Amino acid sequence: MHKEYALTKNQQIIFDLIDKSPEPMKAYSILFNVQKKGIKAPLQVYRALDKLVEIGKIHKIESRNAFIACHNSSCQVAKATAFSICEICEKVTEISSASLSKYLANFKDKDGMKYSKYNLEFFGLCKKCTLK
Amino acid sequence: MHKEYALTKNQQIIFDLIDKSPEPMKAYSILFNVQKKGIKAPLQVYRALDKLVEIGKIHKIESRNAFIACHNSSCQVAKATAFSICEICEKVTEISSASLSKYLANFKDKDGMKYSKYNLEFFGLCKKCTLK
DNA sequence: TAACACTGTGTAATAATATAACATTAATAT
DNA sequence: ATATTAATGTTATATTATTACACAGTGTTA
Repeated sequence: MHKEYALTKNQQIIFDLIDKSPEPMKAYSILFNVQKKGIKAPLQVYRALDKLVEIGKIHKIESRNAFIACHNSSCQVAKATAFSICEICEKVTEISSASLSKYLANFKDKDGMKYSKYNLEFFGLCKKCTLK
Repeated sequence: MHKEYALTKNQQIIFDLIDKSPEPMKAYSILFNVQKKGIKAPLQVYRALDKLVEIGKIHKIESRNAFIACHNSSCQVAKATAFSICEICEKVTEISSASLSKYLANFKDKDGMKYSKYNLEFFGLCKKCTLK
């Protein structure tokens, strides 16, 4: 029962770019890449990014100020995200672990508060960089 | 067996300020507040912040670009942090839950990778804001 | 003690990230 | 049709963070 958003032109251009990128993209790098398509100003990029984040098509990697497409098909809204980040090569991978998301979704703090959203970033070395 | 760092003058001034603050502080707000003590430039602030984060005296709230003092006495190094953030009043609280930290410290991804550090930010409404 | 490495400082300039304000246009709903 | 909402285009500006360079203090060590 979930409304599929039709992306607007700017949103589609920017989503396509991020979706094709093998790594998280930063706002001004996005801007540079879409200028030939008529998107000229930072604000145009940020507005599209805000919307894409809101509807869960992309996620923001807060510690890197960068954006990646969501590859977790169950993600219709940006509310529960987890990533691993390699501290050497900066490779970022979205973690989709049922047990992790279940654990965090049900987590209550000392006061019994439950939280509607979370963002988790793990840092370490990816396989490639471990071998170096 | 843990080396207690003697903070340098700039580090101490900035740590004291953050430690007294009831809420996370942003770098340029810190700068403004310490200018009367002779710290004049952004870089002086950022250098102190970097070091304080590194030795675990403060943490960065990534989604807010702000810094709070660590009140979790077992935190000697910034490697495992968890916060709750109220989306209305922006109150931030460090979560110290043994079961949460144990769960995350032992979390392995699909490839069996373990991670040396993590940062977790929960979002929701604090008690006060829930009642409004 | 001189040479060195290491860490921190001071300063100026600039880069990188993000938003405010305002006018306009497109899409949707009643 | 018209009211409403969402998205766009543009300029300017605010906010966050780093580069580059000169220098000072401390501890080592040769």
